[in-house]
Amino acid sequence: MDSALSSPSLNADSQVEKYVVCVNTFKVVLRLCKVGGLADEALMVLKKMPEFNIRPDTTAYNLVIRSLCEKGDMDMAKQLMGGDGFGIVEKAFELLAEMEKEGEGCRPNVITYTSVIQSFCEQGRAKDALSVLELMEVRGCAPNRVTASAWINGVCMNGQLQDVYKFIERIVGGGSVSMGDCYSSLVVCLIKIKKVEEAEKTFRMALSSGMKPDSLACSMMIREICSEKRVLDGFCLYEEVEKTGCLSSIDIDIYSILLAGLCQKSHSAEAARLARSMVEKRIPLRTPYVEKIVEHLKNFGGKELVAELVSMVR
DNA sequence: GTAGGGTTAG
Repeated sequence: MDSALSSPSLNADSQVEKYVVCVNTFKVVLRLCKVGGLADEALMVLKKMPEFNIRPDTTAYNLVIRSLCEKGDMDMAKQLMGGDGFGIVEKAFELLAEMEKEGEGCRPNVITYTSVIQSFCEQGRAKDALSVLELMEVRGCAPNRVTASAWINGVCMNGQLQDVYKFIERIVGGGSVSMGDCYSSLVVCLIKIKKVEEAEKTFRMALSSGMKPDSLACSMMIREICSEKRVLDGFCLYEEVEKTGCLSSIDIDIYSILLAGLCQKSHSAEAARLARSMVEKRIPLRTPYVEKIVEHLKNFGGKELVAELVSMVR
C-alpha cells in the first residue's frame, strides 16, 4: 500500500490527464481499507487526497475514523490479554477535531461523533465518551438512538451497569432520543450478557411505564422466555406488547415459536387465539413447526382455522 | 456503499 501510493505511476500529476479522480474514487479505496482492517493505510490515503486537489468530505473522514476505531478496539482487546496498544482512538479523535477546524464540507455529523463515542465506551473510557457527547451537543449535533445504543452497549459490556440509568436520564433529557429506544437497547444488552432476569424486569417496567420497546427488544425478550419453556408467560407478554401497538415489525418467527409452545403444552385456548390472530394478520407459519402445530390444533382450533393457517405456509 | 442489539427445529 505504501509503495503503491508513493510510486511514480500513482501521483497526482500523472493521473490528471488519464483519469478523473474524484472524492468517490477515494471513498472506494477508503472503504476497502476499512473492510481490510487497514486503518493506518486509510489515514495515509486521506492525507494524500489534497495532492489530487480533492477535499475529503464528511463520509470520507468518517470511513477513516471508523477504521481507526475498529483497530483501536482490537488493540484494546490485545491489551486486555497482556499485550500493548492504546491510543488509536486518540487518532480518531484528532481527526474529528480536524474536521471541526476544516469547516464546511466535512463538518462532523452524528455518525462521526457516535463512532468515537462507541469506541471510547467499548474501551471502558466513559469519561472520554462523555466529553465527546458534550462536544457534539455544544456543536448543535443531536445524539440519536444509535448514539445512545453505542453508549449503553459499551457500558453494559464493561459491567458498569450502575451508571447506565444516569446516562439514560441525561440523554433522554436532551430531547432527541426516546426512553423506549434507550430501554430497548438496554434489554438487548442485558440478554446478550445473560442477565435475562434483569432484562425481563427492565422490559416489563418499560412496558408498564408506557414506553414502546422496539421490535428487536420485543422479539428477543419473548424468544428468551420461550426458550426457558415459559411459553404461557411469553404469550402473555406478547399480548401485552400487542396492546401497546408496537408489534408491527416484530420478528414473525416469534408467532410460530409461541404457537408451537402453546400447542405442545396443551394451552389450547391460547393457541387457538394466537392462530386466529395470525390468520387475521396473514402471518405465515414457519415450516419447521407446521406438523406439530397442525396436529395439536386440529383438535381444538377447528378444521377451518388449521386449513387457513396451512394455506399461508411459505 | 458513513452507524447498531440477535436467532436459525423438538
